[in-house]
Amino acid sequence: MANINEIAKRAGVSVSTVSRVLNRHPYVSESKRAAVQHVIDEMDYAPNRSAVDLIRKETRSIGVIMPFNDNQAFDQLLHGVLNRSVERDYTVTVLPTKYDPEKELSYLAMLKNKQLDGIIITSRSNAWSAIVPYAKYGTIVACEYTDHPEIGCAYMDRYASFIDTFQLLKDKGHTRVAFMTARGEESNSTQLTIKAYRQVFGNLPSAYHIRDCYSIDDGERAAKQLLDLECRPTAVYANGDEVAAGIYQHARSMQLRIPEDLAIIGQENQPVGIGLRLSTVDHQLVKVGEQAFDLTIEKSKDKVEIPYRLIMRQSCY
Amino acid sequence: MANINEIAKRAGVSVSTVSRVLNRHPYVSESKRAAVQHVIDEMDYAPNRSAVDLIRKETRSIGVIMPFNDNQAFDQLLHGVLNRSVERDYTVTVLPTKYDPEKELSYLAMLKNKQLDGIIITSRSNAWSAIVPYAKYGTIVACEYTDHPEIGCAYMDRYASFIDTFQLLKDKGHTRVAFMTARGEESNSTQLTIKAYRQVFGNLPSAYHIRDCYSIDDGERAAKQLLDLECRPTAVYANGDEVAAGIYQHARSMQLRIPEDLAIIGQENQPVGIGLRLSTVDHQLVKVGEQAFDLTIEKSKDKVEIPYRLIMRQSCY
DNA sequence: CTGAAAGCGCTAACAC
DNA sequence: GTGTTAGCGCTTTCAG
Repeated sequence: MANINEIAKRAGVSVSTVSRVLNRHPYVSESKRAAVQHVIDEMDYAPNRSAVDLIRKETRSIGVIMPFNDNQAFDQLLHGVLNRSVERDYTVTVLPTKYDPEKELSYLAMLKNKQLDGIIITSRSNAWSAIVPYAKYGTIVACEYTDHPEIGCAYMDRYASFIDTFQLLKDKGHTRVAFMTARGEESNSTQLTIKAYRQVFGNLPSAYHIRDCYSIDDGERAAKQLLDLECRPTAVYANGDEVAAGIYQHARSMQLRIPEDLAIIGQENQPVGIGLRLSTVDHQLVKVGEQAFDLTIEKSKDKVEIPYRLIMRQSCY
Repeated sequence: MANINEIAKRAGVSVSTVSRVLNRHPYVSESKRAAVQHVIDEMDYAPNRSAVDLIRKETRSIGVIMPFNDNQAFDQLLHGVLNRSVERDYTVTVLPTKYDPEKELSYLAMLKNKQLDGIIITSRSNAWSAIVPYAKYGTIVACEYTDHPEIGCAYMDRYASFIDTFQLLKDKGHTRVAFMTARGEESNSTQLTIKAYRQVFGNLPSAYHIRDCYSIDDGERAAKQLLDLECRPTAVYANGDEVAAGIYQHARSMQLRIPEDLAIIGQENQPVGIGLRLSTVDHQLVKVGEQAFDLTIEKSKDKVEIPYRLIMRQSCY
């Protein structure tokens, strides 16, 4: 396809003038503008984005680091980011890590390569100390709180929401409460859950903490373990509605009544939870994603908290 | 940050040599390679991607056009694409249209701007005649069948799956069968559903076709309409498991037994369907997405069909 | 209002 | 093996 020189030549003007009409600059005579536009249409010309990015030193495109893309929670965050990116005419690239730290770093390097103007981290597998150095190459925004001044944050107060939920369960008279987490001890979210649990209930029987839960299947597995226990829990707080759904399934298959025999609370207000009438803690991830996008393109390092809300349905009231 | 000239100067070599070590070319003496690498590390240098893309005339990045990004079905497709892109070291950009034809065209133009090497269309709002011209600027792959020779296709035989499902229902003795579709008449999928319905049942009572269904709420609305009818359907085929879940909910709230009073079949084998034990037609969208990606980077115009499968659970057996 | 010219940072012949 | 050099396609001073 033609380039800007070709257009200039055919329109009988200089490349600067073509560039001016391309970028809608003022100070171009209507006659030349029309002539140039005519040639552009005729030649079916479109400016080369790489050349433009190269000289402008920005790409108007950001990346979203997410461990999985088949997980409702991360999809909600991505959804929020996309909502805004469309309005602001930015392009967004999905960067799936499967929690591989190397992969994550290689994505961060896209900032250095000037391939991306900014990156939103929905969940990370590297320590902040490994991530922060990349902030000098582009904006980095996290969907969790961190006090590093170089990192913008759009976050929900996970700890408070865990405290709230456990306290709610305790107030209802539950003393044997189990919970699920995704990754092992190293994850921020896992740590906070454990801390909140101890804060509310004191001791944490290790059998009441089931790890590596992501899907319905994981929920069934968790329920199996939990309900085989001598000392069955009377309530569980799942780390997502899909996991909660698995627990619900298994409990029902054992003829347990929900919530009388087992109270269940999930997270993120996902379709399966709505379908099964599960109570849930909605962290409003779509809003978190929208806020993260805004921070990113404003190159802001602010820390913005998004409120969560408890939605009570039949599985625990 | 430094550029390749700077590195060359400091390492006491020419830019070509630096370029060679950057691109792991053979024919570079180990001593120079080491010297260059040392300066690269020292200066924390990384090549500028825009400059590389500009000269190489490719970006190793593709786009995925999708109407919504908060819809399970499209997420499955995207998931498939991402699965492969990670393996092949490609970058993928999400292009949400909300079925705005202008927006869709502007995304297609990214091919012309050389911002994207290829585009996968999961669902479109423009006629093929408007889309095909862009195929000369980059690879276009569709997730539906079309015989345009310029377009690669990774598709499922929707028509056959609809025939199968309706036939199954008919064989079970159902004569009053309703179904849901997403967009109005203009959509390909809607057309096929209607055609298949007529093929199997002959006449289509207009009240049995509910439009604009995407979510659980839409399913509830549909159920409300359907179950208020004089002549209630005895089976429904929903255009997604979320919609099916809404129908299930509403039917249950009216004390109907599933499947005795109302048989329900959904589509896409989504979590909510698993949770509610809904029968479903799984079009294996993740596989479709994977295949679409492969076609795209191979610049193939092949038409590849992905088999679907019926999964029978309690809501219809 | 318009054009000449100097890059942006990199790759790839082509010579040596 | 290595360096020179000519671009890739565009934006943006700087004169005029």
